Formats: sequence, C-alpha cells, structure tokens
Amino acid sequence: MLSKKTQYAFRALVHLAENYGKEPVKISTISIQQKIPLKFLEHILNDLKKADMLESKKGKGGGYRLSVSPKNLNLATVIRIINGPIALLPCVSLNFYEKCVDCDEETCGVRKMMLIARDATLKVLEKKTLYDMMNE
Amino acid sequence: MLSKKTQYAFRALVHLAENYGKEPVKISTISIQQKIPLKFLEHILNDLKKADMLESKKGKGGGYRLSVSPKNLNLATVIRIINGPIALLPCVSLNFYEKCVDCDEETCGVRKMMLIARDATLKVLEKKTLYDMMNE
DNA sequence: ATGTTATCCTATAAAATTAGTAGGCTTTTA
DNA sequence: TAAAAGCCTACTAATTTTATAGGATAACAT
Repeated sequence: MLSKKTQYAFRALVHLAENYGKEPVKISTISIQQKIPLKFLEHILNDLKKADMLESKKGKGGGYRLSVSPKNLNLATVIRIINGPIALLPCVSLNFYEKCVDCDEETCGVRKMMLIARDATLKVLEKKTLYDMMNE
Repeated sequence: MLSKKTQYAFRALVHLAENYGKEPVKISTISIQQKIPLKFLEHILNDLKKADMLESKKGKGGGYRLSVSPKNLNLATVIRIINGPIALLPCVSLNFYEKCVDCDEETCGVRKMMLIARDATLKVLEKKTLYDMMNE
C-alpha cells in the first residue's frame, strides 16, 4: 500500500497540474484546499523539488509549479520518490535493488513470480501520467 | 513492498508444496531449512492454517501440510492472508476496502489510476500459483 | 534599508506497524 | 504417562510513518 504521504503527494501534484502554466501555487493554498497538514506538505513538496519534479519561488507571489508538463510525469516516478520501491520484493526492484539473504536468484521461484507481477504493475504506472489523473 | 513475514510465508509454502502428498512437515524442519526464526514461523503457519490453506497434526509424526494442491493456491490469496491489501490504496481494495476521507470516488483521478494498476497486478497474482513458484 | 511573504532546513516526537521472543497449554502417539 | 509436536496469549524491540516546531534564507515591495 502507498503511504499517506504518497496520497498527499498525488493530491498536491494534481492540484499543481491543474495550475500548470499559471502562477505558482503556495503551500498554504494546497494545504487548505486539499486538506493536507501544512508542515507535512512542506516536506513532500521539497522532496519532489529535489527530484526536479517541481520548481519553487520564494517571497511574495512565490510558490510551487510543475517543472514539466503533466503529460510527461508518470506515476511510477512519483511513487519512487515519495514511497520507495514499486516491486513487491527488494530483489526484483529496478531502482531499489537489494539482494535477498539465503536465496539463489537464478532458481528462486518466489522471485520469478514477483518479477512478473512487477512488470505488470510497472506497465501501468509508467504509462499513466499526472494528466491522466486530472478530471477531463 | 511485501513484509518479511510474507516472504517467509512464501518460502514455507513452497517448501510444503514440494512435500505435497507426503508426510506432514514439522515447523522446526522448515525453520532450519528455510532459515526462518522458529517462533515467528509458528505464527505464520498458524495464520495460514486459520485461513484453511494448511492442515496440521499434533504429536509425533505431526506437522503441517497443504490442504489443497499447489496448483490451486494462488499468490494473491497468500498475500492477502499474511500481508493484507494488494491494492495501492484502501479505496480501490476489493478485500480491504476503506473509504478515503475528503475524496469523491466518482471523480477522483488518483483512484481511477490506482484501479487500473490494481487490476494489472491482480491479473498476475490471481493467476500464478504456488506450483508456479516451485522449481521445474 | 527594512518589513513582509514565502520557501528551506534541521531536529524532535508521537503513533503505528513490523519483527521477533517467551512460556506455558493442549493434543497425539508410542 | 512421557515425548513430541502444534496452539495460544502476552510481551518487547526495532523500524517506519506521520507528523510538529522553530528558526534560516531568499525574494519582493515600499
């Protein structure tokens, strides 16, 4: 399951996607409208910024904006930044790989199945974008 | 990500699958051969038993055995018993549904995408079985 | 220059979940 | 009736998640 933080991140990002091309949006505005704890949201947006998904501007008239078009921001990328691995096991993770203890990767059947599951999930999450999350 | 407990469960179940039709297997045997903490494994096997996935027998010559063929035990079922929901959000879970706060399910774009992801993942996990996890 | 507005940064704390242990109870078999 | 096994309840430790607090820094307006 995705953490609450990740849910918040998606809600905030959709909000920003709806303001793409417009003036930057303040944390406090997103916090109120999306009902996300302000200080927690601060961290979330900062994480996304560090991953170059957002741009920010300080001072009056400042705030956050998407640094790329909603159509070019896929869901897998967001999840990896905020939530971590998408795969069900570390040993089948593309971005957060860790070797299993006591398991031969060549023959491990658990791993083999989790690889297939991962590919199925990723196929969706890498194709779908923030734009797909916005209301038509 | 699946919990360590779920990884242990899969290892134990594959072990039992390889002994399907034979004598029951003792917890201690599985614990040693699969390198799973014995007392922890006790809980795991008990959970699986309560879900009617395993049968047990006490006393000498006792132990655990699968109550159905490995070909009829799909991975989604195991994950739900030990790990919980497969869906990425509670509001798209078939077996552990919970309503999101502050979200209209009809229009929520996040939910819509998570539904698609869930279906893709489930399609694999419900089709693949313990048998598929065993070595050919 | 200086105050205001906003993000940025670091530390801390509370709550929840996960992982594991301990120890005695019950059932089956020899 | 003793042994060998699972069964049951409670507890503890570690880790992760979900925040909160408070000041530092940057941009802008007057």
